[in-house]
Formats: sequence, C-alpha cells, structure tokens
Amino acid sequence: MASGISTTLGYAILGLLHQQPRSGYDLRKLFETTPMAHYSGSPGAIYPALRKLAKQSLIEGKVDSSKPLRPREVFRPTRAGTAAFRSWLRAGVQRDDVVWRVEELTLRFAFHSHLDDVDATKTFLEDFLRETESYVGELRLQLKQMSELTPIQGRMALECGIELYKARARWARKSLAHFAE
Amino acid sequence: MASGISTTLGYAILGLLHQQPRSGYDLRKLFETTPMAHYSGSPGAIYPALRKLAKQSLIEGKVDSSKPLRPREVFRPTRAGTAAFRSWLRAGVQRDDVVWRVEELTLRFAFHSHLDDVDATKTFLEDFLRETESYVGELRLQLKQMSELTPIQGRMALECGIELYKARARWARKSLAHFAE
DNA sequence: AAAAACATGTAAGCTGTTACATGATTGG
DNA sequence: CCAATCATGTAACAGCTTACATGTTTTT
Repeated sequence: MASGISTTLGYAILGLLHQQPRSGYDLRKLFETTPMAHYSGSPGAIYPALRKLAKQSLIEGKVDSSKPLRPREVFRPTRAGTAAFRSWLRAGVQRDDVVWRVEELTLRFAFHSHLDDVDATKTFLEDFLRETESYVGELRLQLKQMSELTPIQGRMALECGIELYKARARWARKSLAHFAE
Repeated sequence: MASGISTTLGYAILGLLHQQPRSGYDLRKLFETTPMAHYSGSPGAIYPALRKLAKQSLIEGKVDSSKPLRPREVFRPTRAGTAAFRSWLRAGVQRDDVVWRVEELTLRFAFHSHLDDVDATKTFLEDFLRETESYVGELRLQLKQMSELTPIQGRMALECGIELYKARARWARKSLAHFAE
C-alpha cells in the first residue's frame, strides 16, 4: 500500500526481476513453464503491470538495441523497488490475508529467500499458522451452525474448505520444524 | 458454453435462485453472510450478472410493486435456466478444471443435491479424484526437477500446493465412501 | 522462397471492486 | 423529528483474458 503496488501479479513480477533482469517476454515464458503460472501472466496483464511498476520507479527498463528492428526492453528493480519488495516480504500476516489472499501469502513465502533472515521467515510461518488455525476454528463453527436442512453436498463442500486450511496449517508446522534446527 | 454463462458467479447465482427466488439485494446478503462469499458478490458484479442471465432468458424477474416507491425485483430461474443449471452440474471433470478452476468444481459439487442423482454425484467425485491424483503426480515431478539451486522456500511453496491437492483427493475419497453405502 | 515457428508487443472487451446515490424505517 | 441504519441500486475505474499484429529465424 505504501508502495503503491496493488496486485499480486505486480509483486510476482518484482520478485522475479530480483532473481535476474528480464524482458516482458522472458516473464511470459516463465509464467507459462513454471508453477508461477497460477499467478497468471497473460501478455495483456504483464506489459501494463511492467509499465505501472516503471512509472512508480520501482523498476527500470533498458532497451537492448543490438537488434534495432526488434528491440527488447529488459527490466531490473531500482533501489526503491528493492525496498518495496523487502517490506512486502516482511509485512505481517493478518486474518484477512489468510481468508482472502492465501495465494499471495504463498507467493510471499516463496520469495522469502531474498530476505536472508531465517527469523523473519519463522515469524511469517508462526503468524500464518496461528491465523490459519484460528480460521479453521471459525469454519468449524459455521459448519456446526449449518442447519440440518442444508443438503449433505453443501456441508461436504465446506468440509473440503476446512480440510484445505488444515493442510495449510500442517504444512506450516512442518516447515517451521525444518527451520527450527 | 452452450449455455452462454461465462463466469462462476453466474452459476453461483443461478444455483442460489434454484433454492428460492431472490432479489439482487437478497443475494448480496447471502454472499456476505455465508461461505459463498468466496465466489464473491459485490453489488457491481451481482446486478450486471443478473441482467445478463435475464437477457439470456435463463432467469426472469418480477417487480414487486407492493411498495411502489422502492421497488424490488425478484428473480427466479426459467425452464431454460434450469436446463442450463442441470447440464452444468452434470458436466465432466477435466484435467484443466482441476488445475485452473477447482473453486468452480467445489461450487458445482455443493449444488449437486439439485440433481437428486447419487450416481451422478459419485461419477463427479470419481472423476475429480482421478484428475486430482494425476495432477499431484505432475506436481511431484515438477518438484523433483526443480534444480537444487532453487531456494528452499521456493520448493516449500510448491510442496504446499502439493499438500493442498492431496487434501482434496483425500476429501474426495472420504466423500465417495459416504455415498457408497 | 514459402511456411512454420519464435520473439515481442498492442488493443478491445468483459468482470469485478470500490465508492457513491437515493428511498425507507427505526431509535432516541 | 433528526440521525442512524436498512434496503436497493448505479457509475467509474482497474485488471485480466483473448485475440490479434508485426518482425525475425528456422525448416522444408
């Protein structure tokens, strides 16, 4: 928010540019061939996102003119971009993030290596675990309060949601254990 | 596709109108207070979706003029709407659905009671289970092929995805068992 | 040298979010 | 009777998907 980046895709791109400078086309290829695809990178999303980041001076592009007729613009993060990225990585984990933006949380975690700070990663996982478990509690309540009139499939669908959050909690616990040593 | 409904929200609304006739405002309240919220119902989405369904003659609205100054339009499905709804419920479960549209699959399942056909529901779960397990296999491969250079957090994030799909598969197996008796 | 494939990017249109507008009802 | 809250809906704008456009390299 302070950074002005409003979409998950924006952070995904910023993170990928921290691995190495890339062009819009490079990013497209990456999104097509890796699990990052879930954060979605159609051309009509990537190029505007790059422009917006550039306008905010979080990344800067250099045109590679070695092939003058088919130019290619390679982007890399600026100082400000790196600062925004790191402060995103360090941001707290709230209840709302867990309920409405889990995917973004996973993305954040995936980039945590750029922090080089195991304590920050542990804190992230602890917060994530706490909020997730608390949300599981709430979902269980909702299930209980669902009238007996609700058809079984409806209740089962909610159970599916509960199982997913339980799986996330288990994953967080296991990952924490790995970093605990 | 044959039905012309292009969004998950469209099906969610159609399904809710099969429970009982409702106005746009009723739907908003429902989305705000139930787990359906995840299929997202802001006013600016619901009202256009209702108009579109009405234009396609899948639902029809009747204006309640008992309070002439603050009218209220109540929608119910048409014959064609019910047909489209049921054919959506019966549609097959493909690999792509599991990878890109799991949420919509869950919604479909939640409405399966309207089919009143346990065999169809079992088929749905069997297909879902098969495709999910196959996708877990693919994700495992991707994890194996991830270079050792990939930072641990990146690999863990993928593991999280794998655990989620494994949880879905377990859920499907358990639900199948319930219907098997 | 024509066709296919790769590399790079733009544009139109649909969906959804946020913020607002306006009429009715109820509590102090 | 004024303020708050409920009920109902519209309008502006941002983001994404799909389809296309255009230049370059490789294959046949």
